[in-house]
Amino acid sequence: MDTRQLAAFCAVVERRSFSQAAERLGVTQPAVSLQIRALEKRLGTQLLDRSGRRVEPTEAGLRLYRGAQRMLALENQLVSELAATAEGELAGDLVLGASTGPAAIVVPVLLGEFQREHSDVRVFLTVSDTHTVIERVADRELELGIVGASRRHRGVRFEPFFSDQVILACPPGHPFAGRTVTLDELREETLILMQEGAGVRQIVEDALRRLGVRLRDLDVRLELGLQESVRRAVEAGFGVTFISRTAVESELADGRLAEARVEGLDATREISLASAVGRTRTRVAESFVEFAKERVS
Amino acid sequence: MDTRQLAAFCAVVERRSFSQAAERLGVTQPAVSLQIRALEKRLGTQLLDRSGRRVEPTEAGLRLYRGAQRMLALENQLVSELAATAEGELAGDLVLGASTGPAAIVVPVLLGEFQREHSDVRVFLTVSDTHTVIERVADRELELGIVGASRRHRGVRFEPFFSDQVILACPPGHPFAGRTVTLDELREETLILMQEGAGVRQIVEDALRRLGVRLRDLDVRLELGLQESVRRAVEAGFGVTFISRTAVESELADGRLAEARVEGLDATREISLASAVGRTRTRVAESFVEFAKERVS
DNA sequence: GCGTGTCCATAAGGAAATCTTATCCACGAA
DNA sequence: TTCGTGGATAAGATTTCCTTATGGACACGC
Repeated sequence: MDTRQLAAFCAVVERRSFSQAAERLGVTQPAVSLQIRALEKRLGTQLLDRSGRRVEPTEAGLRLYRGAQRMLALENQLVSELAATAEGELAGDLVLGASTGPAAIVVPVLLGEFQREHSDVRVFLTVSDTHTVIERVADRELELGIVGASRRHRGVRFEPFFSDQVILACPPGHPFAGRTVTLDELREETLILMQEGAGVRQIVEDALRRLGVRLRDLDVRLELGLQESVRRAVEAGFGVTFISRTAVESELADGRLAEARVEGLDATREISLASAVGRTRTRVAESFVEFAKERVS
Repeated sequence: MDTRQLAAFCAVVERRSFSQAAERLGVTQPAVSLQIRALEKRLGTQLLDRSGRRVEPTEAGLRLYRGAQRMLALENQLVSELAATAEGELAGDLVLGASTGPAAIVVPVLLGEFQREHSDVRVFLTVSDTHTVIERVADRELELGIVGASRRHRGVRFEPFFSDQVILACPPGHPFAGRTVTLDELREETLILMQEGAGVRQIVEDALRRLGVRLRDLDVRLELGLQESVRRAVEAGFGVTFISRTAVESELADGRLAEARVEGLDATREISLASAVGRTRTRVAESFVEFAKERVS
């Protein structure tokens, strides 16, 4: 018996849908259909009732579901145990996600260096918005998530990863460069923003609100999507923007951008590591976390 | 993960040999070799040390062995449980062995009738000498064995199946037909025997020994291998033979053979059902046993 | 009633995995 | 040195698995 068939079966039972199970498993719907059919044939009994609006497990299906979960848990435990005791190099897959902010800051470099040190490790990073990353971590599709906002989620735990300071970036030689400006000065300047939903934008909104200011009180002329777009626009002289200091460190260093501060505005965010509650971390993931924490500190 | 790979691995660990594991699993040695290699690749660690005279599990291999046994036991339990609760027809494989005596008597008819009643059941019968059948039951290659001698074996339990009376068969019209003859009369007659090792021969030797007679004291002219050969020879008038009454019931009924008895000789044997100690019987096997017991009584 | 969308089953074809046969290599025993 | 045993590996065949495309059933909205 192939445990992949059991995993497919469990996904269908949990989602009550072949299509959604397929999506979760990263295969097509017919593949799941065929897997379940092979399983039903092998066990000689019908496991799912497809006659209704939703797929429902039969009584035999429920029994199998419980046993299958035990088998899959045992398999995971076995594989983890063996990976934990493996002599020599780390090997295996590191499957993680990051929201766009952290993904654009340090995650690629961290992953690249980690993979170079452990050449048998394969790294799979997906970049999505924070909400999607957290959902996929909860669904156990991703082992780790690196996000800039710690949303509350019952099935996900967050641990601090690193702090990210938000600065006001302006073109080199700009009147703001190297200074601390007042809010009144900021009101007279073209402000470029990231799209709604971007972590940095939220952080800035929160900090401004603490000063009794709303974004619409400022001269927001451009809303340019994500971090890379706004960085380029500022570099080209179209305005100023709030942005992660880490994300523009090299631009600051070689003078393509300059840094300013806003009087009374303290905008710092914590980047967190998300993982599914109760999930045993693989040795690969554990090593990466240690490695990464050492590097960002 | 495919539990067949785990089963192959466990067989190698137990047998300390790829070739013997292959034989036990009914595949070739390279198949086992490839399976183990796939498993080692998947788990990223060496599981077996092949450098010595015998294959030895590594430390990781021992850990896997223990976990794999748990997984395989869980799988078997799951499959049995589902088979036990299956609605509708019996389905699955019935894998059994019989020694030559019982195999020639009633087993084919029983299996044929059982299979006709349960068309989704596949029956696999192997016929060997008693010793081999019992060994293969102990090794769990056969779920059931039907044998005429209850050898002691630590890993096998025997339960009574049916009684088989041994008679003296002679050609129709023979002076012995329908009578009880003395040992002296028997000494003057050509006696045809089965080969050494045949169950009936052993039973007869034991019964004669209880009368103080040895086979070599009788006029053994022909030793003709197994049951079918001796039956034919007697039918053709070459002599008389000791044989299972059940095995020649139809010949007795239509007059192709006649039955006699030997004064003071009581030769009956018990046919037993053998199964591996502690092994949970599948629903198919359980049904067959009930069916068969009903038929032979 | 018709059109549209969703979902599962199935057919056909391609890819991957598994297995067998044949052969090679290493090792031990005679 | 020769022979036998046992595991690894190559090449080819077979089986299994998966994807793409499609059909049928059903629900919903117009």
